[in-house]
Amino acid sequence: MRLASTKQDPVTFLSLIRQCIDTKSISDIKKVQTQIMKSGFLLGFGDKLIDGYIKCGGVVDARKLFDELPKRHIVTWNSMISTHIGHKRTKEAIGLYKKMILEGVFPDEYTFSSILKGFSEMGSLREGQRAHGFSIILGLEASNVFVGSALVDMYSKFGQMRDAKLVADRVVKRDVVLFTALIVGYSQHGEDREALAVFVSMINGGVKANEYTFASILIACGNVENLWNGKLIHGLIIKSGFESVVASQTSLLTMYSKCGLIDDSLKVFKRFANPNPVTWTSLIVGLVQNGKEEVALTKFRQMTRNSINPNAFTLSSVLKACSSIAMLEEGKQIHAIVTKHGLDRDTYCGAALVDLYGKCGSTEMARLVFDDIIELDVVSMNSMVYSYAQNGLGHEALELFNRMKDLKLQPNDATFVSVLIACNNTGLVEEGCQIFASMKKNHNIELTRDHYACMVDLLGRSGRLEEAEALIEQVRSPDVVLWRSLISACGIHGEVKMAERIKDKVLKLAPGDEGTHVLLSNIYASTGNWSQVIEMKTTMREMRLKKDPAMTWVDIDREVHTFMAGDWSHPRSKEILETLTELMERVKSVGYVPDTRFVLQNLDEEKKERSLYYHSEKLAIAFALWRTSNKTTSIRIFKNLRVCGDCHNWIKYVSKVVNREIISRDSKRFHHFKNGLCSCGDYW
DNA sequence: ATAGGGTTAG
Repeated sequence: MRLASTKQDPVTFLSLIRQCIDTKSISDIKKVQTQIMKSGFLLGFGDKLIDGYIKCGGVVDARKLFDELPKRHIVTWNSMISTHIGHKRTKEAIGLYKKMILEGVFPDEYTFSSILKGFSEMGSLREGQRAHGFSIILGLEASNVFVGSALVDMYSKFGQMRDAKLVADRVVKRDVVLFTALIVGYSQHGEDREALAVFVSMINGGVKANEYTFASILIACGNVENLWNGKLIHGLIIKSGFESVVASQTSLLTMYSKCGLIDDSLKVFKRFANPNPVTWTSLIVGLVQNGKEEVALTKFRQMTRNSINPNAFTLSSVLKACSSIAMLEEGKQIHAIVTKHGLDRDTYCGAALVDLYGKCGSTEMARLVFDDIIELDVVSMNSMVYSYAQNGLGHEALELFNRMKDLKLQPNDATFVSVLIACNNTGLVEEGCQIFASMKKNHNIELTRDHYACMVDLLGRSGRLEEAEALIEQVRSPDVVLWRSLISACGIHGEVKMAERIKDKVLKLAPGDEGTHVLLSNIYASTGNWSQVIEMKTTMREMRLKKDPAMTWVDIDREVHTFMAGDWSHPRSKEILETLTELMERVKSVGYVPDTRFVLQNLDEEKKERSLYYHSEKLAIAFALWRTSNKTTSIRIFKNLRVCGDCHNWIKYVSKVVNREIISRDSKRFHHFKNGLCSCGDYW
């Protein structure tokens, strides 16, 4: 810019500054500033220059000049504060606010409407409350809706919904922004019904909803799976002409998938001409939450093919898809994409990766990722603790749990589930009991069914059956799962009488519970009480109860092979049988003895032995060994039920004779078989 | 001359 050197009158300066704002050039303003200073007019133009800097995005320069001025207009103070808030310079904004008060400049409605956000961002409720008090003294709290909604927003962010509501009720002229802030507050703190009530009262009060309101209220509908209202609001959106607004569309999509109507979500998605990363992510999340992990991954690939860049939200969700169906290979590929986007150390992606590796039995990988996470939080901690827990590394889990205290992270209910599982899987009975007792006393955690389930299992398996029973009695309405766990513990400790007593109790509660029948018939079978086995099985048949057939699957080269006991439908059955026969000879020669106690049918010994051979995990392992070379040092198998004692013993021997690691995930935990030993130490 | 609320996650 060429500066007019001849004319140096105020009118020229004003027009120069205006030009700078139009061209958004900070360096030009600096030149103008120098010019003005030379001519001695600075005092009169300070506010104007600052306004110029701010409008050009020069926060730092604005601040520099601001500090040099002896006096600034209240408008300038306000602009400075709001622009600092907008640039996430929260501390500086609060500093300016305090400075203005010290200098005797009273904050006004503009000041409060921007500074309050600063307090919620800093987490300083106290200071926010002080500012609130000040606004009441100045008569601004209820008379100005901007101040009112900023206060509502602040209290909402702090979860102080009672105060948010009190302020909202006092504001004289309530508008859509104020109501939306209140709706969001309620919905983000689990009070979605209250959010809906606010929405209704807003509409009844004649205030029209806009795209922001629609987006927020749909989240509330989705959270409580209130499809009826969700559909009503869908109608309202169409009527109000917000149909094509991306944010409300996205929330609509999420609402439908949270209500389980994934097809409707897909319909909404199809109407987007140019779906953005958020839209894609919402769809993918919906698919994952509705158990359609494979479709979610297909959509993810489609998204990247359309050169839409995934973000941390997208990646953590597809990682979750991989871990829920234990697709390690697929997950590793996504890990590479995560790295490519520089999100390895992100808290959410990190937690999802830890979870993935944990659920695939690789605690070492999980730990490597975990150690790289920049900002650990409760969830990422929980993921790592859970990885250790399910893989039977109880001491490591407890060590991390203790580290949470040092990091000042409050353990939540999920943390305790993981910790108790860790104790359970490692036989740390005393530690488990102590931690359980401390939950309510020291951590104020509400005990859930899951916590009780862990403890019943822990006590039961260690033989403290009466204590386990007493604990179940404490639960208000105990679930069959708790009783089943106790029955199974009775089986382990040969307490047939007690098992029968508990069974009668359960069947009074839930007469058709197939799990209980199966457990009892297994207990009878293991003690050779075949007449009782037949009786149980007859009852089951009469009641048309079916048990889940045992299944094992193995993922080789991204292809899943599923096996069931005695099922020879696999195209490679011949090879499987050959490998299995050869393996049997080799393990027997080093000491394996079939344990026919685990055959739950009354057959002669030879037939019993045969039936053991054909357990689904043995077939899967034989297949995996046949298909892979020695270079594949570890084999992963997955089971829907728990591993039986004979297979467990057999796999130990196999791991030794073939010198490979076999990792098995059953319905409860992982077993890492290596060199003739299992990571569970034979306690499971 | 300056101001307040919203879409996706582990």
